[in-house]
Amino acid sequence: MQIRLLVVEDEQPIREMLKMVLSYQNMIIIEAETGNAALEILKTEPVDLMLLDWMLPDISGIEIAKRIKSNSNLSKIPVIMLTAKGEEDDKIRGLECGADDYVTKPFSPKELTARIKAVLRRVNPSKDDKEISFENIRLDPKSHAVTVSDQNVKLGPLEFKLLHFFLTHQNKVYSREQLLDNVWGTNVFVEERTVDVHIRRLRKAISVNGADQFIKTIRGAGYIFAS
Amino acid sequence: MQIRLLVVEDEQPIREMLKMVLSYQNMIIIEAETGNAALEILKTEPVDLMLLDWMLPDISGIEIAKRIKSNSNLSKIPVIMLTAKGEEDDKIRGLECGADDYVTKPFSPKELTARIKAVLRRVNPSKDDKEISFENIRLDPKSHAVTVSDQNVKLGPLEFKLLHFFLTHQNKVYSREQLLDNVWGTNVFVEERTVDVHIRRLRKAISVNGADQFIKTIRGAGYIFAS
DNA sequence: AAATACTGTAACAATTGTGTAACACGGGTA
DNA sequence: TACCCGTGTTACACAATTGTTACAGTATTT
Repeated sequence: MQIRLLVVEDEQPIREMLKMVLSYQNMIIIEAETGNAALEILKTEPVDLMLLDWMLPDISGIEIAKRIKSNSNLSKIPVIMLTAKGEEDDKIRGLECGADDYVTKPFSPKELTARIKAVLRRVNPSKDDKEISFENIRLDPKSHAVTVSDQNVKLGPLEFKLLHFFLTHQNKVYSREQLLDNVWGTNVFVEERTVDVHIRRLRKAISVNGADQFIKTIRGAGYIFAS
Repeated sequence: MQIRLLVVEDEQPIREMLKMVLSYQNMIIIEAETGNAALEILKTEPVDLMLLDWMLPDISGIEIAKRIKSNSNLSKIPVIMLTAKGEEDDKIRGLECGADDYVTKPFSPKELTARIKAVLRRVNPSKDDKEISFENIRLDPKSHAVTVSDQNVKLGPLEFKLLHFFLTHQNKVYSREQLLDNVWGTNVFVEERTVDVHIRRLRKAISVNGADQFIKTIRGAGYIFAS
C-alpha cells in the first residue's frame, strides 16, 4: 500500500532531498512550506504520516504537533519531528508535544525510511491476518496458503492478493480500474486488460475441474465474486 | 507485573527524564550514575532490564554489557544501549557486544517504552531458555547448542538467533523487514538482501543432505518455517 | 446479418525476485 | 603482525511472475 506522507519543511533543498529519497521508497509526498499550509492540507487530504520540521516560519513544529494531537480527527496521524543538530537539548524537553519519533538532521536516507516504517508499524499493529474461507476455498494470510477443496494451490503474489481482495469484497462488482487500485495499488500504470489476464489466471488456479464457479464477468462493468 | 529497570546514565537531566517517562509506565526505576555503581547494584538487586548509556565516566557501557553477558548469573538480563547521535556507526557494532537493542538520543518516550516492551517480550517468553525441538532439529538456548538428526551443528550467533526465531514462530510468513526487526534488532540498518544470505547459510547448516525441508520461500512475501 | 464492442486466451516479452558465490571489512586471537 | 571468523554487501545467473499484444470468440447494437 502506498504511504501518503506530508512533509512540512520550509527549506526547499531539504524538501527536494526528502522527496527524492522518499518517493524512491514508493511513498507519495505532499509538501507544505509553512505550518498554516500544512494545517490546510490536513483538512482536505488524507495523510498517513507527517514529517514535521521543528523550525518553521510561521507556526512552530511543536505547536503544530500539539494541535494535531489535540484534534480528535487527526490525533492518530503519527508525527516524526525533524530537528537540527544542536537543538537537541530543547527537544528532549519538548517530547511531550506528542511526536512519535525524532530524526536529527543530517540524517541518512536509510535511517529516515527505517524510522518512518517503524513508526507506522508501531502505530498500525497487524490488522487482518485472519484465515478466510468460503465454500471450498480457504486462504490463510499468515502462511500465505490457499487450498481449494483441501488441495494446496500455488498462487503468485498478485493472484494471491487478488483472491484475498475478492474474498474480502464479495457480492460487489468491481471495475478493472477499481481492481487495479485495490490490488495493484494506486498510481501504477498498467493496461486495464491486464486485469483480464490475471482474472483468467486466478480462475484457472481455483477452478475444480476446468470450471470456476465464483468469479463472474459483468460485461461492460467488471468482475464480481459471488457464489 | 512491575518491571524493575536499572538506568545507568551519568547525566542527571536525562535520568530525570527517563524516570518521569518510565515511572509513568508503571516501571520501577533504579538509578546508577556510573558503571561501577551499576555492577554493585546488580549484585544485590533483582533487575529485569538495563538501560545503559554508551558513555560513562568510569567503565564504558559496552564494557558493562560485555561483563554482564559473560556472567552466567546476569547474562539473561536484557540490555538496551543509549547512544548519542553521531556515535551511531560505532554503535551498530555495539549490538554484537550482546545488547538487545539500542536507542539514539534524543528519543521519544513512546519509542523508548515501545522498545523496552519489545525487548522484554522478545526475551521474556519464559520458554526462552527451554530446549526446543522440532522434527529432527534440537536447539538448546542455554548452551547455544544445535543438533540436526543428532549431529552437532555449528551456527554463528546470528544464524542461531534466526533459527531460534523460526522455531518459536512457525507457520507464519515473515518479510525480510520483519526478520531484521526480530532477529537483528530494531533500527539496525542492514540491507534486506542480507536476510537472504543468512537464510541461505542457515538452510545449508540445517539441511540433511543438501536439502532443507523447513525454511520455505514465499515469493514476494518473505520466508516461512513450516514442515 | 453485419458491424461493433467487449471478453477469453495463448504466446511472448519485460520485469522482478531469489539463490548463490565471492569479496570486503572489523574484531578478536594466536 | 597475520590470520580466522562472523557478518554485510554486491554482482551475476537463473527462475518466476507480471504485462502486453494479437487473435479468437461471444455478446450487443444497428
